[in-house]
Amino acid sequence: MIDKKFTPPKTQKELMCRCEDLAGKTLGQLANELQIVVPENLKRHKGWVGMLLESYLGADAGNQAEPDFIGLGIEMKTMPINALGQPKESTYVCTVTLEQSGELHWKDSWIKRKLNHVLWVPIEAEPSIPLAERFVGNAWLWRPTAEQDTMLERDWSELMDRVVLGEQSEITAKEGEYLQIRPKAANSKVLATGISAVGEKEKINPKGFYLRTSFTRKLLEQG
DNA sequence: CTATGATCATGA
DNA sequence: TCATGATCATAG
Repeated sequence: MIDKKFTPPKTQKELMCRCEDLAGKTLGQLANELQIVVPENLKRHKGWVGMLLESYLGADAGNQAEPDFIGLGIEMKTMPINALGQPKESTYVCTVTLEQSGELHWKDSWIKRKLNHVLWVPIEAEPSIPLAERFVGNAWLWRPTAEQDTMLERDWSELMDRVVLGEQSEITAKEGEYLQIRPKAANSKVLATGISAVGEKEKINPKGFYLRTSFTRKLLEQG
């Protein structure tokens, strides 16, 4: 979908310079620079904005399970902003896997590593604004504060307790104050291997960890 | 299938 | 109205 790319930034400073460069530009302008066609809407291009920004900033992780900027250890996330200036959607972080059942400690978890250092890029996401006319905001780097880390760890521990007990298929998005578990798949028929309550392998719909907007809203206010 | 990137669409 | 559950595209 997106061919042209910028070279990976070598330093954090270089990355932030590029962020300053794109702040105030529209998605249409960025697409032009990269010679990319802007889709009519996001219905069939849900990851388009994220891919566009990654190309522009020179993310080099591709679809590897690594931070977007491998050399810098930084993960990039777009933050869709509604007309009220608040996050419009929750933020997907990573999938819930069996391996994580073995990662009994928060500090060793995949999600903790992913959230260790995040580049948040706010972007207008009001449906009434044509995609090409939506503005990119000021990006900022974030590391969880001790308090934020504790909040996430609390949710993660409660959720993972249930995953370990084989209750992953019963977990709903209603659980977790800031971190939730929701389906993450092409559709509800996709099956992955999980562990049932009696400890046997079973096929379940894959799920992922998401940060609620109540959490990312705080980041935006403090960012 | 899994990973990446997320937003859509409907029920409560 | 809005969060939950479902879904879309692409590469390997």
